[in-house]
Amino acid sequence: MEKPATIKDIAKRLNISLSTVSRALRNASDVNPDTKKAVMALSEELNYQPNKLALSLRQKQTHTIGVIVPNLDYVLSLMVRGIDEVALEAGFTVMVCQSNESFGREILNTRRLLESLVDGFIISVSSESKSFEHFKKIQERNLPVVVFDRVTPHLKAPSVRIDNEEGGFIATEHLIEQGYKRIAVLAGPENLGISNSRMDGYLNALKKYKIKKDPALIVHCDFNQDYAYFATLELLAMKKRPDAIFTISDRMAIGAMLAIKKKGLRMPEDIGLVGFNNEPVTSLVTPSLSSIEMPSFELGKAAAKLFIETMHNKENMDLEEKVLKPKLIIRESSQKSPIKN
Amino acid sequence: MEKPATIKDIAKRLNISLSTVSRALRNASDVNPDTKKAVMALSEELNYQPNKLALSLRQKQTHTIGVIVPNLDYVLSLMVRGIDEVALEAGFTVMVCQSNESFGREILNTRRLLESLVDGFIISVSSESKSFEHFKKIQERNLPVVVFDRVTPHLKAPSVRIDNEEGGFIATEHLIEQGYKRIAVLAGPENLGISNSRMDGYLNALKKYKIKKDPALIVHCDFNQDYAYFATLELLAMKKRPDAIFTISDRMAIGAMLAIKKKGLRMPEDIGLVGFNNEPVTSLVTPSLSSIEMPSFELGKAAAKLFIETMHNKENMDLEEKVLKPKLIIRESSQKSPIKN
DNA sequence: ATCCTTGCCGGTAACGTTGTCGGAATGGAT
DNA sequence: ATCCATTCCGACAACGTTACCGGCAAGGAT
Repeated sequence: MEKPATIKDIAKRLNISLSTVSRALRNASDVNPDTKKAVMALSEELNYQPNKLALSLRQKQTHTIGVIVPNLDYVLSLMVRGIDEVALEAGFTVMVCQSNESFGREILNTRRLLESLVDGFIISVSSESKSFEHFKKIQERNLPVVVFDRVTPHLKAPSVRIDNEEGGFIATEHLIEQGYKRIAVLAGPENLGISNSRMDGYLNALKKYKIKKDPALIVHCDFNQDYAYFATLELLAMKKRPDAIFTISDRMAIGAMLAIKKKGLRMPEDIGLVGFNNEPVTSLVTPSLSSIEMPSFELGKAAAKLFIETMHNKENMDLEEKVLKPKLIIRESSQKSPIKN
Repeated sequence: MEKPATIKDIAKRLNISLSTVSRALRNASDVNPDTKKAVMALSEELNYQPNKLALSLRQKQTHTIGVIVPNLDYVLSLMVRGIDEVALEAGFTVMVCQSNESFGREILNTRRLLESLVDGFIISVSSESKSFEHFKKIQERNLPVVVFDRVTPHLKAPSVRIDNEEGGFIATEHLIEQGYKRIAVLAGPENLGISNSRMDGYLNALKKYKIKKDPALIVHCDFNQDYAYFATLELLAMKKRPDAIFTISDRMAIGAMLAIKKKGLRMPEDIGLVGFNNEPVTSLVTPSLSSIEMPSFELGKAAAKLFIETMHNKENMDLEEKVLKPKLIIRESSQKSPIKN
């Protein structure tokens, strides 16, 4: 009952060779049905489990995917669950590492996963990362890499993300339709792709409705509630203060909301507010927060599927780029007029 | 540049034997300083990384810890980060699996991790689990197991948790001190240990202040916002309705809060409310939610440390039981009178 | 009878590493 | 000159598995 049974044990007890047992346990071609049955029965009895280590060593595949995420907040942990789901189904195990938004940590994670001999990577990059050499090292080893959610043009790899530009656009358009005139945007770190895309969407919406862009209304700040709080206070202290704010994350929207309340302003009457991610908290705050919903779980699943495809095709696969659509969820914080239609 | 370098490559290029290279790379006793230097230099140049698979196979240790958690909500993902921190430091890799509060999934996770030949487990049990045979199988294989946060007396293993009874006690005592008279408790599933402990704390507080226990005020419901919402509606529909509610999680408190608002009651004037976990959302809702804070990150670290100790001692270690203290955070939802002292 | 196919099986090497053992060379002590 | 200890090194087996190759017997076709 102590040590797990091996092929050798089975062979010995059945007085046949290792090779035969090995064959019997797998494809079973080239092996007498009777011996096969005997092997199966005994392996059942001994509760035989093939040793993954030996297997991996032999066939140079660990059936493990390394997943690197900047954190495990609501959205990302949903995505990871999606990845997990599909990976498990396909016979893969996933190893999840958090970079904590730290560049150094991301490098370390990469190295560790590489040492663990994962078969490939599914990555969402940290907001702090400006260099991507550590990821290129992965590709030099010829391992498949898929990036998701936080993609970057500096890393040539198939990717899955949502249409951030579209998200920024519909959020802003919604605010314009509600009659807001001076719309500010609270963006994230300057080098973060998703932040810039969402901002591009914001700019596109302004352009479409012929509203002049005002640089003073575009604020970069850290992906963080407190920073957003102070940034909003500054916005509201302007001579011609904005009458609406689009933030590129719900967390930042919450910070903004606190600042707005602090100033004694009302939402949606004085200020309109739209966040991004549609985290559960959006419906818990007062007023409830309009936000952009994204199909996080699906996105995770898509990333894992793409990974598995990439893995099989390997060479001749053009860098596929899968884009999912976001959706506007209107709540109290931005709904000035009653819902039309 | 393609395949990673092996000991064999080094040996060949240096015209020495595998064994010598192996020794040179490690303890270095029994090897000429010169050859050692040469080996080191070449291994540096070839960027040699020992193959973990071969190593694990050889010495029957994967340096991997299997972590099973019911989910990755705010509290648990903090704990996992704590585990990660300590494990990494000690040279372990962690594999995190979510059971999604499902018994079947938990069994599957266990099996998969066992197949992956992890060196041991750090577990927080799913709320659905009533049988623990799958975990006992781990122990039969003589692998160390540590349970954390959600512990259960049915599993004999070293554990780390917070003092849930104390948490329930201080929450209830606080409500009593604020002058609330009919205090209800929204508990979780009946078989969930942490829920029952918190409820025991509640009962102890009643006893201390000579308040008679009223079974009608003790409600079990699922660990879930919606259930809590409906359960609260029922409580509030009673002839002699409670004037305070202690819920054993913040999520349930949010559900209760929505129900209280729905009924047009005010907090803290009409109803006092205290949650548990001190999630960030507590300070975002209106009114802000009093809650019991626990040292999640520290708890994770303690669990990993305990695991490593257990691993080394193995046999003669009495089942250590580490208990951390929770802390009451008072916010608007329960603060009737101004803060005393 | 001879030959060739087919069905079944075993031996061996290999994946990359470490541990054990034995042995060659050196040098100092007798 | 002989002996023994020391220093350094290589051969070999092993961890558990699979891939490749070759072989033996049975049986059908010639």
